[in-house]
Amino acid sequence: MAVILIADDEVRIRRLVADFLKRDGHTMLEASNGEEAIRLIEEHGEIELAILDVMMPEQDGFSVLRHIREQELTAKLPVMMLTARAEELDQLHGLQSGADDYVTKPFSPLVLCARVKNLLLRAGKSEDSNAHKFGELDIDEIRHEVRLNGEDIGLTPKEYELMIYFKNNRGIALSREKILNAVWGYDYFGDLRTVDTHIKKLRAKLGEYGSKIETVRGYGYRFEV
Amino acid sequence: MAVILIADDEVRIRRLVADFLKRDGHTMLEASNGEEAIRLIEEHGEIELAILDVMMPEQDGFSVLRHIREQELTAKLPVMMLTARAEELDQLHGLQSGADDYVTKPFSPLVLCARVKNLLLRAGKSEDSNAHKFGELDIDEIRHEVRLNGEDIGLTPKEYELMIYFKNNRGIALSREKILNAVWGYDYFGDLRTVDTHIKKLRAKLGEYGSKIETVRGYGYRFEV
DNA sequence: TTAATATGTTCACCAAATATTCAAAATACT
DNA sequence: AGTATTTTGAATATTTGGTGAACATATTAA
Repeated sequence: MAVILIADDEVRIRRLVADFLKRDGHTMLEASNGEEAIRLIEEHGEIELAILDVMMPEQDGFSVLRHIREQELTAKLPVMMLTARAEELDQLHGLQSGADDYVTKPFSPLVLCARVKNLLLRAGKSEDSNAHKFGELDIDEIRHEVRLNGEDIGLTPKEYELMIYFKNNRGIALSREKILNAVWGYDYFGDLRTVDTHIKKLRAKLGEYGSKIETVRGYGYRFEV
Repeated sequence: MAVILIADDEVRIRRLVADFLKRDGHTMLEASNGEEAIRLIEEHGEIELAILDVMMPEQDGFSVLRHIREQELTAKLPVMMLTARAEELDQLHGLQSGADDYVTKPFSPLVLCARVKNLLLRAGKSEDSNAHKFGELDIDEIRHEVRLNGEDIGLTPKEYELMIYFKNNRGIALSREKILNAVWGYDYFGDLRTVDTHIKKLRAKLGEYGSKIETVRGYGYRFEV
């Protein structure tokens, strides 16, 4: 739905962000340092959002951001900053950097996706509805609740995020590892079986729709509309 | 409900103001400098309110204001000035600049919205009711008070603004961050827990209606009609 | 059928989020 | 300036949720 640049020197992070945003239908461009980021932004006229890591070789995120804001053509480009530490966050605030949003590492990919959605909405680039209805199952992201036959089923935070993840990936088999990385964050190293426990609870709360979360034996789970 | 121009060289501020006023149903036009502001005002005959930053490239806010007042067609246009410093405020007063209202940066978006509403009311352009009644809970923006069973419950300024924010966003889950940005101002970076404290007090004063402010665990709060 | 492996289920302990209280700091009022 | 009020976030209490071990059950392979 949009062309997005991710600039970070860590391949792992780039891949992670790119993968998730690709799945939301975005076209991803990657840069491994600040210089490359600037080059891509200037060459491609169609970039609609830039995600910049603060710490990068050649030119750091602040420097790239400043450059973006100085150029007439890119001055209005929505920019999201990735910061590793609280101090950098302070710096962001203190300098009135002009970033539109910031996310501290480590982040949950889902949270990042949600914020990207938000930024694009603000920029008037996106139009998808935040409410999904599958039969009598309502996933309402505005109210931040899931209803069955009109009744809030009272999901806990993790259950809710799990639900959103499934909703965004319906019909796709998801390994426990993927789920853990998406919902718990990429640097979470807990037991894979924890996923099962949450699936169990989510299934129970979904009632008749519990069976919509299918077990993919030997792999993971899949949410079927 | 009205066509409003926001002129400021900082994208962030323009976005912020535009977002909030759009949500109140206004149509927003944006200009990033004084020259552009004048051009838009002359081209669009239907602008009903102009919000001008004092510090802008090309032509500063005072200059734009003077231009507006000099032209027969726009002389009566309500104008709100945004000033960054107290000195500029002095200048505004001292020069009898002819602005209808002024807001100092940093401002709370809600305060700005309220003042815009006021200006439009004065100009006879707006007609929406400023009083909301939910059962025995009266939110009266004219009298600037909230009544329970007809009795003013004596909200403090922050509590009142919080209440208004909730009223304007009922049924929507609001993160602490959003609340802080909206009620405390866009550049306030205090403790998120502060929100809890104010919620606590507001809930107490709302009595039986306190429970209408629901906790959305792991996210924030939501006001239910 | 049996063994091996994977998933389902339960539960007690631990972690995290929120509620509440409070006193210092900021602000407004006189 | 002095007083009263409001705001704030630290400290503490309470509530709620997350976690993974343990055991049960189901599936698959041999």
